[in-house]
This record gives sequence, structure tokens and C-alpha cells, in this order.
Amino acid sequence: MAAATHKLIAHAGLDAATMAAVAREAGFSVGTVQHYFASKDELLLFAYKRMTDHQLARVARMVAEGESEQLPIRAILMRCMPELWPLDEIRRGEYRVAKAFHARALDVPTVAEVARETAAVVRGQIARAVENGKECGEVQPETDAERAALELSALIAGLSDELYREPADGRSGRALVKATNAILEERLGSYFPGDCRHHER
Amino acid sequence: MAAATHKLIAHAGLDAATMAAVAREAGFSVGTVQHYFASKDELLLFAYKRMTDHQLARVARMVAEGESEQLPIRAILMRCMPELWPLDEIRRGEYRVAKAFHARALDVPTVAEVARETAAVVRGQIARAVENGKECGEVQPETDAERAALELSALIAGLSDELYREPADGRSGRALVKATNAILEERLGSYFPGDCRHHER
DNA sequence: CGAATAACCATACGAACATATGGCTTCCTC
DNA sequence: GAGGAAGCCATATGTTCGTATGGTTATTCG
Repeated sequence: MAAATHKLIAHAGLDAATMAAVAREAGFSVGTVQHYFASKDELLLFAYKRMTDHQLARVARMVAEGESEQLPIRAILMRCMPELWPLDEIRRGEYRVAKAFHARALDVPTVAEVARETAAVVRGQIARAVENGKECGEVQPETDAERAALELSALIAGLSDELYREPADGRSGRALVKATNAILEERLGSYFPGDCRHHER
Repeated sequence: MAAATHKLIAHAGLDAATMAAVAREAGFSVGTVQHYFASKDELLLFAYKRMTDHQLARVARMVAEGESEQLPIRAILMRCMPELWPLDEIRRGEYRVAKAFHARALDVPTVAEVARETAAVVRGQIARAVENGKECGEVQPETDAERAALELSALIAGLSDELYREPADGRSGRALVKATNAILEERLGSYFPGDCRHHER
């Protein structure tokens, strides 16, 4: 049911995710959906939280992969951060769902809490990466990790909007992807100017 | 009527802006609102465009003021860019309206067009500022103005979200405002490292 | 003047939706 | 094997909303 809800919102917006539509999409009756979710709010919140959990899990998996490959932290971040960008149809769908709920979060505190926490996790992970970078010499010791994380997470979110407007399969879309990658590379370079001590030879 | 629509959306979200509520808030009957707007979509689009026009006009006025004061371009940008941040109740209301319409833009092309154009104007103005900065020596000639504008506009938008979550009157809110200003200052400093030639003595 | 145009209103209509109700099956458990 | 919980469904109910309709008053202009 949560998957059906996600699909409907991604395809036609929050208003399209009526109880009847969700039931039909999931192959159940309206009554059955009601059996599992006491209210529509509950259903929507569950579907939203499910999506953010999936996203964070994907990022965590990519971090783990990068660590097992002994990549420098900067390279790991360079891989992970575009994971939240709307570069293919799946992630464009997630972008649409996320934006729909961000609007809903303005009026529904429970949704705002999920959005707030998701953002906090992302920012926290970046901040931790910067701190780790100090220990291994990639980051200068006087860098403010919280501030760096704030700028980097804001940058990702802001660039997402631009990327969504210009689908990545067009000519100008590909140029935009190159530009956003270059920006991210440059900014990571300014926060991670050094080489990892553990990779020295 | 547009003002009433704005007030309702800012205060309680898009769903609260029903024809009846708008009419009541504006002091008219439903029929009169219908007399001026052929459909609800038209009313909403008009109210949205009105808001973005106001915002862009405010920024343009601040740019003109800065120019008449002969400020360096970097200082003008440092003044203008936080104009779009939700730092007081008026701009928090505009933020809420903008976010509501951003979600709507995902499904309504006419709204998407307004959002797209507004973003393009902001990015274009920043790009022009960077180009001007090259001419007067504030910006290094090899800087890519479009890319700089892309990063700066994304940064503003992304930081808006963080600022909204933490109202500026709290203790942590004030700390966040300081942090965002510092980030903006630093980033403008990296794109505008030089002094304006016209201010040399 | 007089007619057309614009401003304005009250109310009716019909569609869409969330939720409530009551009932039917299936499967476990004591 | 009786009882009850869980899974599932069709339909009723009441609300909300956008829009349509028909009308009244004021203003403009030939």
C-alpha cells in the first residue's frame, strides 16, 4: 500500500493519492486500506517515512562500500551526495514525493518532524565525514564541521531543484549535470584540500 | 483578492485557500471573485505571480540602492541575497507560499513556468553581477559566471530551508542566521576576491 | 434618456472524498 | 470444534468544494 501511495504521488501529486486510488493501485478495497491505517494522514506519513528510510539506507550502503574500498572521504562524499539528485526516473519520482511532503510539512507537524529529522541525519553524516577528514589529514583542523555540513547539504538541496527543472537526458540537461558535478567537486575540494594520511606511501 | 489568497496560503496552506475563504477574506462574495477570475487555477496563478513579482522588485530596488551608494558588487550581493530568506514573518509567509506552489508546480505546468522563470531571473542577475565583477576587477577573469550563479542561487535556496526550520528569534535560530551569513560571506569572498578598481585611490 | 456593460450577490448543483457501518470469509487457538 | 481475531469487502453518509445560474444595482456612453 505504501508503494502504491508512493507511485501515485510521484506520478500525479498528493491530491491523486486518494484512499480509493491507493486501494485500486494496491489491489485492495478501500475498507482494507482502512483496516491497516486508521486515517489517511497515517497512510501518507507511513509512505513518506518509508521513502526517506530507503534513501538514507541507500546512502549508508554507498558509504559502507566506499569505506571498504578504502576511498578517501572526499571521494565517498562525491559519490554519495548526488544519490539524492533527481538524475533518473526513480529519483525524479522521489524528488516529486519529497517536494509534495515538504509543502505538506508546512501545515502538518508530524510530516515536518520526518522532514526535519531526515535533513538532520544528512547534515550529521556530512559533519561526521568532515570530522573524520580532520583525523586523517584531508581536512584542515580549523574547519568548522557543522558549518561545512550546512553549506554542503544546502548546496545539494538547492542544486536538486535546478536539476529537476532540466531533465538529464536533454542536451542542456547533460550540461547542467556536468556543471553541478563540477560545483560539487570544487566545493568538496575546498573543504577537503589534503590527502588521506592512511593512503600515503 | 490576490492579497487575501496570499494571506490564506501563508497562514494555513494551499488547501485553505478555497473560493469561499478567499471571498470572505477579501470582503466579497464568491460570485464576485468568479467575476474576476474565470477559475480557481487562474486566481492561484495570479496570486503566485504577484508575489514573485514583488520579491524580484524588492531585490531590484536593493540592487539600485547599492549601486547608487557605489558599493562593491560583492557587498550588494551580500545585502540582496538574504532578502529571499525567511527571516521575518513577512518573508516566512512568502516562503510558505513559495513552497506550496513549488509542490503545485510539479503537476501544473503554468505554475512551473512561473517558478522556472523566477529562478532564471535570480540566476541571471547573479551571473550578470559576476560578469560586472570581472570588468571592475572584483572577479578573476577565468571565473565561469554561469556556474558561479548556479552555485550561489542553489546555496540561497538550500539555506532557506534550514532557516525556515529554525525560527530566527530563538537562541539556536540566531546562531543559524550567523552561520548562514558566514557561509554566504565566505562563498562570495571566494568568487569576488578582488577590490573594485573604481574604488581605488 | 436608455441600453449596454461591469460590478456584485445568493444560492443551487454535482462531483469527489474521507470515513463509518455492517457483514463475510479464513485461520488460528484453546 | 467453537470462538474469536484478522483480513477483506461493498456501500452508505455527510462534508467540502468548484462552478453554474439567475438576478440586482451602478456606471458608462452613444
